[in-house]
Amino acid sequence: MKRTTTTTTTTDLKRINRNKVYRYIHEKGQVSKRDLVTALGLSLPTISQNFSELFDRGLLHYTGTFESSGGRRSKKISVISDARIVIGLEIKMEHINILAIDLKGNPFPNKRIDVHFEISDNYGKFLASEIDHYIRAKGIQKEIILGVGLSIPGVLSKDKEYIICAPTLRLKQVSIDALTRHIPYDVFIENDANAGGYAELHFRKDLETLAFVSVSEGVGGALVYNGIQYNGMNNRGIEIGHMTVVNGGKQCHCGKSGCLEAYISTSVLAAGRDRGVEEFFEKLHEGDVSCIAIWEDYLNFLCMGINNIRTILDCDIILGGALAGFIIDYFEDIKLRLCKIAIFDTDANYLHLSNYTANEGAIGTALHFADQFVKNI
Amino acid sequence: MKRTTTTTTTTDLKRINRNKVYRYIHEKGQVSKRDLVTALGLSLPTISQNFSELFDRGLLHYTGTFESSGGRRSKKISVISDARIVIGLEIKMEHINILAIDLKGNPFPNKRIDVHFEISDNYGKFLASEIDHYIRAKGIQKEIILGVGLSIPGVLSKDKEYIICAPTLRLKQVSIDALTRHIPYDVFIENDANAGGYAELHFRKDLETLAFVSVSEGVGGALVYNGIQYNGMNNRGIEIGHMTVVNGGKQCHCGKSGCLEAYISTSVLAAGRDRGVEEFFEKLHEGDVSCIAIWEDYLNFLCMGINNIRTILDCDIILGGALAGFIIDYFEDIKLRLCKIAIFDTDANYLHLSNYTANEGAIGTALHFADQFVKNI
DNA sequence: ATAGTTTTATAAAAGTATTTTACAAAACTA
DNA sequence: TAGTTTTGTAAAATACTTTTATAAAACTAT
Repeated sequence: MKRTTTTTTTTDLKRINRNKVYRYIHEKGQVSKRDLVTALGLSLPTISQNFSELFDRGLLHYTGTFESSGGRRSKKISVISDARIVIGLEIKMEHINILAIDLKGNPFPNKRIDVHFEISDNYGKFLASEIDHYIRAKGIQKEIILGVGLSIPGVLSKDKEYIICAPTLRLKQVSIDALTRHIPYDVFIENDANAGGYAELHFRKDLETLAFVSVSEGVGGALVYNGIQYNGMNNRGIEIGHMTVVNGGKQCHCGKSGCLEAYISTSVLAAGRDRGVEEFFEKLHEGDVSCIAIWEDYLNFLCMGINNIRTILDCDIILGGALAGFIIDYFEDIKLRLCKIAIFDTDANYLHLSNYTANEGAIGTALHFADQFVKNI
Repeated sequence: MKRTTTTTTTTDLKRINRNKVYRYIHEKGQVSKRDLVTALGLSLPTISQNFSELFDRGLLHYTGTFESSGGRRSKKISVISDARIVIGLEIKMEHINILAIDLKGNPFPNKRIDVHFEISDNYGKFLASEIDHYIRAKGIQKEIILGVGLSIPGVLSKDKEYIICAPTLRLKQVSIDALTRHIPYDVFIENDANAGGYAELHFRKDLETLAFVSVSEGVGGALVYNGIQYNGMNNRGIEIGHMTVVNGGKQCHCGKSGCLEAYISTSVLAAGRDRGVEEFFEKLHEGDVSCIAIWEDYLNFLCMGINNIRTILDCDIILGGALAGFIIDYFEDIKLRLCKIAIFDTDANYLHLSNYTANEGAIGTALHFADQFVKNI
C-alpha cells in the first residue's frame, strides 16, 4: 500500500493541538495566550491547558508582560530553546568540526580539530571522545541531548549503512558502522550537501523551496521542497556534480567522462598552485592572463550548471561550498551571464550566495533531530 | 508566515476519520466493516456511523457479501465511483481530445475533434459546446460534474492566467481567459507534461515518485514526488527540454542555443520526410544508412538527457510522448547505453515506456478534480 | 431440524477533548 | 477609588470515539 493510515482519536487531537501551540510559539518567539487564540482558532481554556502541560514539561516559560492595550497586561510566553540540545559533527578529509545547536537551531561556538579521516575503530573512538569533550566543555547535560548528526562528503546507500562513494575521502563501498558505533547517542548521518541545503533553508525564513549547489573540490547539491528534504529513491538526490555537460568530455574522478564536477571542481582552479584556490583568485584579481582564460572557461560551465538546475527545478538557488567564499566580486558578472543563457528568466535574482559557509554541514544534520523533536512534541 | 495553521476540533476529527474510511475503500475496492476496523484502528460503531453518512450521501454502496469465515457473512462495501465525474480536455495544434473520468480515474471513451488551435472567443465557445455535446452524448448528469481539466502544450504563468510560451502552438504571452470563459464549470488548467506525469503516477500504483519525460515535437517533463506534483516556484517545473546540453550549440525554437529539445525533438527525426517520424522509423528498420547515423546521434543526446534526469532526481523515469510509440524495438539498446554512462546505476530498470500515450493529458488534468474531491470528502 | 458457536451489527454507557458560559482577577482610566 | 477593559480560570455543555452489552445472522455439528 502507498500511504500508511493511523488511528485518529481524541487523544491524537490533543497531541495535534498541543503541537500547534508549541510550534506557533517556537516560530513567533514571544506571544500571549490571546495571540494563540486568534492565530490557532482554539479557545482560551484549551490554549491554557496546553500551555500548562508544556510549561510543566519544561518546554515553555513566561518572559515578562506585553504593553497593556487598555486593560490587564498579557504575559509573554516563549519556548525554552535550550531545553534540548543536538550535536552536529562535520567530517572532512583533514579535520572535523563539532558544534551544538538548540531547538531553534542557534549554534554554540564550534570546535575544529585537525585529524586525518579514516574508517577505523580508532577514528570512531576519537569522534566519540571529542563529542564527549565538547559536551563537557560547554556544560551541556547529557540527558537533554537528542542525538548526534553526522555530515559526510559522500553519497550514502539507501539504508544509510555504508558510503557508496566519496571521491574527496578517496573511498568506495565502506560500512559506516565504525564511525557511529562508539557514539552513545542516536546518530543521524547525511550527505554534506543535503545537510548544507537544509541548514540554508532553516536560516532563510522567506523560502520554502530551494536548491543548494555546493562547489568545493567535490560538487554536490540538495533540494528542499516545501520544507522537506528531497532525497530521491536512493538517498542520492540532486547529484549535480555528475550530470553530463559534455558528451564524451573530460575524465572525472568518478570514472565517467564529461561530468560537471570535472569542469567546475575548485581543483580546476587550484591546479598547480601552492596555495590552491586562494592563490588563483589573488592572481585573477591581479589580472593574470592565464587565470583569466581559465576563469572564463570555468564560468561558462558553472553558469551552464546553475542554469540547468534553474531550468529543471524552477526554484531559488543557493551557491555554497568553498567557491562561495571567493566570488563576491564576480557575483554580478555571474548573474549577467546567467541572464544571457536563461530561457524564462529576465533576471538572475533567484541566485544567492551562501552566508553560512562555516558549519553548514554540522548544523544541517543536527537540525534533523531538533526539527523532529519540535514536530512530535 | 510559512505554514497556515487551522483549527482542529472534534468535528475536524470526524471529517478526518470519515475521509480515511472513504479513501481506504476507494483504494481497496471491496472491503467489509471488519476490514476497516483492523486497517484503520477505529472501532466498529465509528466505522458504521461513517459508512452510514457516506452511504446517505450516495458515495458508498453494498455490493454483495464475502464468503463466510465461520459465522455470519460480512457485507461487501465499495465506493460508487461514478458518483462524480470530471471532464478532461487536451488541446493540441490541430485537434482536441475530450473525455470523462470517474472518481477512480476510469476514463470514458474519448472523442477526438480535428480543429485548428487559436486563442479566440470563437474557439473558446467551440470548446464549451463540444464539452456540452460530449456530456449529453454520454448521458452524464451535469450536477455530478466536478469540473473540467484543460491540458495545454505550453508553459503557464505562475497564476495560470496566461501562457508564457508554447512553441508547438506558436504563441507567447497570451491570456487563457478566452479559452475558459465559456465553460460553465470549474476549470483547472495545466501543462501537458505535468498532466501526463500525474496520469502515469495514477496508473502505476507501485510508484510514489517518478519523473515523466515527454518527447514529441516539444520536449517536456514532470516530477511527482510522494504523490504530489512538483511545480517549482513558477509553474514551470522540470522544463528539461530547455536544459543546455551543448555550450553554444544548435539553435532552439525557444531562441536560445544548445537546448536538449534542439537535439531530441522528434522533428530532428522527421526532418524532410513526408510522413514524419513514422517514415523515419520505417527507414531505420530497413537499415537506411543516413537514418542510422541520425539515430546514433539522436540516441547520444536522448541518453544524456535521461541520464542527467536520473542523476539529478534519482527516481524512476517514464518515457512518454510521440517518441514512446516507436521505440519498443530499441528500448533495450537505450537501456544498455544508459548503463554505460551511468555513475551509480548498474542497470537501467528505472526507465519505463509510457503505456498510456493516448489521452494522458486529458486524464491527468481531470484527475486534479477527482483527487481533490476524494481528499476532501 | 435444532442447539451451540462464530461473526457481524447495533444500542447504551463511559471516556476524552473542546467550547460555551459564567465569574474572578489584574491593570488601566477618569 | 469606582468603573471599564482585558486577561485568566472554573463549571457546564457539546461533540466524538470507545467500551461494554446485546441482538441478529450464518455456519457447524449432532
